[in-house]
Amino acid sequence: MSKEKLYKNMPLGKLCSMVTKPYFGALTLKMEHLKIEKNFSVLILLEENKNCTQQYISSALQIDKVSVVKIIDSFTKKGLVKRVQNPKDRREYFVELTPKAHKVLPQIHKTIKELNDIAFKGFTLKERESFGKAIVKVYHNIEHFPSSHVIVYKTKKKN
Amino acid sequence: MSKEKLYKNMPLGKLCSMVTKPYFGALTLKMEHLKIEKNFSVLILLEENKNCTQQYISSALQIDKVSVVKIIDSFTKKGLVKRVQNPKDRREYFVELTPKAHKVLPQIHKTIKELNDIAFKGFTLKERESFGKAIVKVYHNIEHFPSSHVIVYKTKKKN
DNA sequence: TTGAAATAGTTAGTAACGCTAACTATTTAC
DNA sequence: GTAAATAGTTAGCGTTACTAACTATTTCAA
Repeated sequence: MSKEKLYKNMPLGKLCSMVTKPYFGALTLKMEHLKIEKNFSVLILLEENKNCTQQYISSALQIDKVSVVKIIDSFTKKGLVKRVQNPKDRREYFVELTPKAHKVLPQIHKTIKELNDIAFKGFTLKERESFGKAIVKVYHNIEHFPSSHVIVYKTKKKN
Repeated sequence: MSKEKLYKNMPLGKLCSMVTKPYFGALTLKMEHLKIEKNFSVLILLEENKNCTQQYISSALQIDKVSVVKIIDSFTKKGLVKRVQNPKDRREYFVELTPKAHKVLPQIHKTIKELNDIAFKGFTLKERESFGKAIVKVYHNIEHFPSSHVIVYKTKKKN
């Protein structure tokens, strides 16, 4: 059976998860030397936004707040971020990138670009842009679905 | 920050996982009455292919073979499939749908169509088809990435 | 103004998942 | 005819995201 036919009736979520798995697997592998492994999206979010609270990270990236605590703990331990209490609202902590993080971010962007170039092999630039816009649009169409909880996560390969 | 800008530099895998989560959450919720909850993709694969072995399911849907055992066990318990040993190679078992499964599959397709209709709201038919083709193409571009192992799974909400 | 409700963040414990490793049964190949 | 490969299974493990309960702080309304 042709691959296209094979996935024709599959749930959209299945197709997405089938992309997620090898993509993150390769990303983790390529980033091994940085000792970061995962949650690159959090670093990228922090790079592009001042005054990110954990709450903001949680809602922007759809990561539950307990997990955000652990991610920020782990990045803190690695010297990539620090928590800075907001003096105007002392419940909040702004999560800020350290110079070390700013130093590695270009490598992260470069690696993501490399992976995307492979992922979009055979696409025109226009097709590639359309796809990017489309997947964000799909996400916004469904982000507020009434929902059971679904876990989507990544672990590093054991050696 | 605009949503489009927000996700502009995110890894493709992150965008996909952000779609996967609410999609499967909603699918599970809508299917609650069928008592199936997950792995619909396996039933769909079985519907469209005769003589599926567990090995075939594993490679077609990128589910590791141990998990396939558990999924087929669970579907067997629910009366949706049965294992039939291949007389020509007695190591293999063909996984076959029961009449009960054939009875519920139209409902599964209907629900997937409903979800997709919401997910693709604002898309022309052409855009929708392009997206479907594109994501399969992306998958094939990256399915053989050298990779760390990445787990992507779904659980039912606890009550 | 004060006390209840809401919010940000944290900790502890749990269930589900996909993994590795080791195994049986069977077939293939030299 | 024996070694290697393959399909499937079992057991056990590490990781994850969840819920629930908690502290600290702020908001808001009686």
